Amino acid sequence: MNGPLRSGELAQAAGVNQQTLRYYERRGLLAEPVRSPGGHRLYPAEALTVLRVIKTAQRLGFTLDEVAELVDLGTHRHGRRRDASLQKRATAKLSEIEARIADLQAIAASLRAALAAGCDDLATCATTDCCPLPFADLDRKGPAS
Amino acid sequence: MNGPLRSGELAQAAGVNQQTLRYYERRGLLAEPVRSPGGHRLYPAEALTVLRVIKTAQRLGFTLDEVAELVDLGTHRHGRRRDASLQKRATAKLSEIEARIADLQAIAASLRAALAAGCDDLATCATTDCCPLPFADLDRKGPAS
DNA sequence: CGTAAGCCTGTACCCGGGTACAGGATGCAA
DNA sequence: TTGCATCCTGTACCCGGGTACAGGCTTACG
Repeated sequence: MNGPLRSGELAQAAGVNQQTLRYYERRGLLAEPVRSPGGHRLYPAEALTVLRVIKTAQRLGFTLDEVAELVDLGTHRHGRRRDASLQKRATAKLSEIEARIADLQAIAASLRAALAAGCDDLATCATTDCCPLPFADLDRKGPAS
Repeated sequence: MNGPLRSGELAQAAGVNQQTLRYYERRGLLAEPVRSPGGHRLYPAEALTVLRVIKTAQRLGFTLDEVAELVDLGTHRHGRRRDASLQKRATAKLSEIEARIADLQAIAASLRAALAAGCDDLATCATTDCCPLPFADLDRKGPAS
């Protein structure tokens, strides 16, 4: 009942730009599909699942490179021993995210403190030391992004 | 005791690449300094304060464009009525950050759920519906970055 | 005065995740 | 068979925040 999908159809079904499909293909996230005699891509229905997986993993904070690894981790099934690397990666990613949350919470706390102190001019704040903002530590990195 | 700073000195004092100073100057974050007869930049000591402000604001989650606004908000002093826009912006930024935290917390919860469920293959997870990961909602944006 | 360290300019490149555009070739229906 | 939608390819561009490099000039010290 559902034959192969053309790229536009798949893109629409997945809520993704059509160029993005090509992009994912280049990045090795999406397998190269069969082509029609004239060279048009014809995707199997499973491609939609793959895209869902990609989007979900991305939403979970994995980069496309990481997603690519996760994907052919699933398809290759290294050896046939059912390895636990997905859990390992998820655990690692979880602590990354927890670190990011902690960082953002520190930032939020600083902002709240500055608001409470009623600062209204950063230049002044930075010179008079009444302001709770941490102007000193320049060696820290930017906002956890 | 502290005369004008040369660009390398300022860069080092601020813990910033020297190119970054030029970059900030182009972006309008750092005022164009006086030049030596031969064209070398000579920064007043206040430039270091400005850099501290920039770095701090950046650390608080403001983009460089926003920092630029904040900076000449402080220097221009629109009219002479002491406006509360710094507070407004800080408040807005604070809720942005709180939203990001909430988003990351939802993500962390998903990851924890997936770990608890013992998922080890995303492709399988996406088809069998035993997995707690939200594969359905493709319309959401990527990770709050 | 010579020489080395430091500075100048413009331009190009990096990351990650796409998006846009031009100029042809196909697919499908009437 | 014609016409229009869709698809193909390659290449270039976008965002944000810088960084790198080449080729030439200045400054400071001995």
